[in-house]
Amino acid sequence: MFELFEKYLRSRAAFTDGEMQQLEAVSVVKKLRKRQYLLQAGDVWVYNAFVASGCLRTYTVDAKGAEHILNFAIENWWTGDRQSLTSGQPSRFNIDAIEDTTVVLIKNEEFERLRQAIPTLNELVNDILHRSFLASQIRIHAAISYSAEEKYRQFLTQFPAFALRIPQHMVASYLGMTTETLSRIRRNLV
Amino acid sequence: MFELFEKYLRSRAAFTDGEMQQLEAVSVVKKLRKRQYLLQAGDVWVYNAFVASGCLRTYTVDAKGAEHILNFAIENWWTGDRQSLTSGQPSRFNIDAIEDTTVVLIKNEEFERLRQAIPTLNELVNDILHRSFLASQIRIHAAISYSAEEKYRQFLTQFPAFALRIPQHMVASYLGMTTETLSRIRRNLV
DNA sequence: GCTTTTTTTTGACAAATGTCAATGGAGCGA
DNA sequence: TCGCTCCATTGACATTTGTCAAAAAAAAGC
Repeated sequence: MFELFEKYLRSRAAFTDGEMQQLEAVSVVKKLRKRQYLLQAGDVWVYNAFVASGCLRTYTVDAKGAEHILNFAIENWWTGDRQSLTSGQPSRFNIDAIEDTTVVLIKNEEFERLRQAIPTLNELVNDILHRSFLASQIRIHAAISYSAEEKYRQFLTQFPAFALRIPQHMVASYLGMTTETLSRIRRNLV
Repeated sequence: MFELFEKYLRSRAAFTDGEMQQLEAVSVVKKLRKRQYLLQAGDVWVYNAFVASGCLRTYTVDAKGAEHILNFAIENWWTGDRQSLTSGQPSRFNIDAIEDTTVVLIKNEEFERLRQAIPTLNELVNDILHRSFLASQIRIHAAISYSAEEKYRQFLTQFPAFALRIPQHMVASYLGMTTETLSRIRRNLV
């Protein structure tokens, strides 16, 4: 499964074969069955995780037991808890598999070493961070500006692929509404 | 006013005097009166902007004329529209001054040149992006998980300084609620 | 193929939040 | 100081969204 990671990396930047070998040397492939945890709240997250196949979600569970989904991650996305990663504090998030999933894990210590050694990798990571920030701004704008229906419409436009493979109640959670509200919105859509 | 920018930079990383001079050479200080625009929707944003003093807001105006505030920026924060900056597309945001404000502007072309030439600057920028992303995640979590009252409580905890200098109706807009709702929440707070 | 679990939908009702209109106060500028 | 604009608050009411319970539909497991 490292091949999928390599394919992604080469599509995003020009890595030398030597650099690629360095990356492979520190990569660990992990397979997750549906519902299996990649991270549980309370644990410290110490990896960089690339999704080679499948789908994951990052979420919290509140005092009433309700789940709130921060992010989805499908193939060619990265996931993890950067807050826990950089602070060393226990994570408040859970990450688990929505489908059977394969991830490539690199311990952050080794990842940061390679980031220093491989400028191309560092630039790629910074570009991903930049894009993640821009995506977050779009989501914040939707969250504070849109009605439930508008949020769902925007979600469909922005992530059409997600709507096909993610259960509705998880989409509702991601959008900050109940599954009943989303169901009613869908009924009234043109 | 460049001194405030210099003070900030030196507090965040070890710049040489030569590097600082390079930065000063491309910096332009701009003073804004209360209500004055730094950016108007439709224009392309081409700067990096550091707030030396005062307070700005970034917001959109929807079809009904309602304003939705994406961000506030006070002294020692950065502001601007990175989406417009990196895409070259017209901005969908307005940025204007909530108080009389002084900003330090650096044209992005020159800023990127210095970022290449000064590794310390590049690292600082990447660190800021990283922090901005983490802050965005916190805000998204609040937006999809919390009630209006919880959002306001978290805001007070996270940004106590903002509550003192920003009009309530703007705080409400930032939190994605109406000014009436925020007024009622405040009445019922312990 | 059958059973079980998960997911989605529906209805009745409750709660939260928004809308509109009006008021009073605070602060600003001439 | 006067007048004006902006801001915060309040009440009445409308709308949106959530809650709870149940059933139907779909998917998963054996």
